[in-house]
Amino acid sequence: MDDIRLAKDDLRHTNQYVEIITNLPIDRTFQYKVTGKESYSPEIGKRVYIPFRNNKRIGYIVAIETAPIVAEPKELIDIIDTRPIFSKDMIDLAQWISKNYFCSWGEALEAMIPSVLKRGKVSSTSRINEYFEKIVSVESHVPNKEQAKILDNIKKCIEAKKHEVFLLHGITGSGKTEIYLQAMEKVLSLGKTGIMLVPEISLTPQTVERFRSRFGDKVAVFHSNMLESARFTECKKIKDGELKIVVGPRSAVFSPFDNLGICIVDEEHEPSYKQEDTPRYHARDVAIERARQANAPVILGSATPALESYYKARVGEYRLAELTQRVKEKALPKVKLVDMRMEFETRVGKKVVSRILEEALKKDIAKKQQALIFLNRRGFATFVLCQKCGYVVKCSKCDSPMVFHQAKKELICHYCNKRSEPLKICPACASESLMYKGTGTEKVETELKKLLPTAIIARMDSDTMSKRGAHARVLGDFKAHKIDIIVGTQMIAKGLDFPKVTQVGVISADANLNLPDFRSGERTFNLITQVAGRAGRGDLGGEVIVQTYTPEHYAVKFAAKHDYIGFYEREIDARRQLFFPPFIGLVKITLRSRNEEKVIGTSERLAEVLRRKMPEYDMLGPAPSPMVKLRGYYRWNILLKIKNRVEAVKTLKHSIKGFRKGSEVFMAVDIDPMSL
DNA sequence: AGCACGCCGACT
DNA sequence: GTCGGCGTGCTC
Repeated sequence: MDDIRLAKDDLRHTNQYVEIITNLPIDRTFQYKVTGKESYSPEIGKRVYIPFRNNKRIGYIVAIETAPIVAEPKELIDIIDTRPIFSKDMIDLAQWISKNYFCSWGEALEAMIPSVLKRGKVSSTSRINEYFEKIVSVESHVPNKEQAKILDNIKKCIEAKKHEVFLLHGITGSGKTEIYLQAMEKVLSLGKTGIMLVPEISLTPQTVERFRSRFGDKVAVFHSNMLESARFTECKKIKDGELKIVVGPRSAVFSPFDNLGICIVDEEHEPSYKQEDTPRYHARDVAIERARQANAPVILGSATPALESYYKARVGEYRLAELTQRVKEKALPKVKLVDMRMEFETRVGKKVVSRILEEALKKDIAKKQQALIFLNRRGFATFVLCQKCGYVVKCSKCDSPMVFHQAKKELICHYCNKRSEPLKICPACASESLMYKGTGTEKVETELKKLLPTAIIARMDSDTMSKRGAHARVLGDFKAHKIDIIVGTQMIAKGLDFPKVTQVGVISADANLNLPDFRSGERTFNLITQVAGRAGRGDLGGEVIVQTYTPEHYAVKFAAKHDYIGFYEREIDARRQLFFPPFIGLVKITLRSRNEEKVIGTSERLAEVLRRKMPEYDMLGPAPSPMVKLRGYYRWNILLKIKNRVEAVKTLKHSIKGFRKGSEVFMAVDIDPMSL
């Protein structure tokens, strides 16, 4: 009996060993023995089932060996895939991510695939293209001189398989998309593939539409809310070579293309490229690394490049490509600043809309033209204040004021969505002196309807746009001029292109300016620039009125002059002086717990460990996070200033390994955080 | 991440 | 005397 067993074991002896990584937060591989009786042959990039501790779990083959490294490697349970689901390049890319961000190799690898594959689903053969209507390809435009020169350089890189990062800086309407399209055409003509990242599909419908009409069914468009199954099918088509181009949000950077010819990152400054949970990668930086591996060029496009990107272009790390002319030679809209401090001094009764903006809108409506009014806050009154004792009604779970929503007649927390009845009596001093203060889009809408009784006014914010199709319907009505004015938040700031919009108003330009964040100036500049870009897109010209309490702030002033370079020079000086990016790198460590003492204690213990183990790094904090309480969790931050990201991640992983946070405290480490 | 091992405090 | 807290180390 024993002899027969042995003989059988001998027969299936293969002398093959595989290195497996798992999604555990450990950066090392485990070796297993291949028995030969698995369903499929071992290959790098295939999934396997492994015995681990006393459990079965999924792992990924990253290397194959002919000799054991450990004394008695366990045997594989099975190999799941007929064909690898990861190429060697993708495995290397995952390793790059794990070395540059605070995550393990396996966590990075799993970020690249649909979640069904993480659960062991077996890939089936792909179905016929059923998601995309066939569209007639549209001829490309003849580029102007500026565009032609830039395109020529990009095409040379594509042909020569030369990796280079082009920072394409051009105002709205300067023809960035045409450059993307023609670079992509070049890639296709060489039989290669391309990835184009966009911040959010719904915010860039025009760009996406141009890709669809130019490339028809060769292009797949990924949505962030796309069904998992659809995304899964698209990934198969990419692997089968049916699809050559993917347009999508940050996760599209992991499209499993071989033979990658280009990566394009549109609106490269957008913070949505940063993933806000593990692995906290920046899709722009991953795109650059991916292209570097593939010897392909990258185009980073923006009207307001991230300061970090423009700096890299200035010092020669990237190649600067400036588009200075608007294709249809339209002048940029004139921007008028309204000092709201003066407005209040010279006007009886506080109004949200200044007299200048009011007059401008009246004229606009009289001329049968359209307007967009922007305010980055939802609701009616943004806080409830007791005039007697100064109490502000706050969310019980968050460190944020409750916002009064008139349509729903509720107080709502904008951070955790907690709702409560509007109050009449102050919870602190029991007086009836509660005042509903501050301005949201609802209040602007109400006031405008009073000021302009004949105008048809719609509001676009996440409160009115929650129903499916609401977005498209309002924009459709606006296009058909069934609506005169749209009041809205962020969602009207980007991408909209309506030729009859001649007036744009910004209710409060400085909402973000006082945030305790070194990027608040940059964000304000970007926002004003973007919103201003919605005006004067047709032949009727355009004007922008920006209401502000700080007209002297350089972010506001340079935005009003459409002067990116001026803003850049000023801002980069400040960053240099304060030692902030791009002059150093940042790491943000956030600890959170339902127990306030425990977070503080743990933060201090961690800070102590880090000071001891990483004495060469500058540390800020531990300090309470700007939003010290969120969804019932107390949050404290430690900020590290670093010089070399890879080195810092390495020492940080090492230093934190021995640190126990304690049961009720959670920790998140964010490399290059987008906000503090 | 989980899970086991191990070493000191307050309890039937 | 034991039950159980969480510090430490390991997983092929």
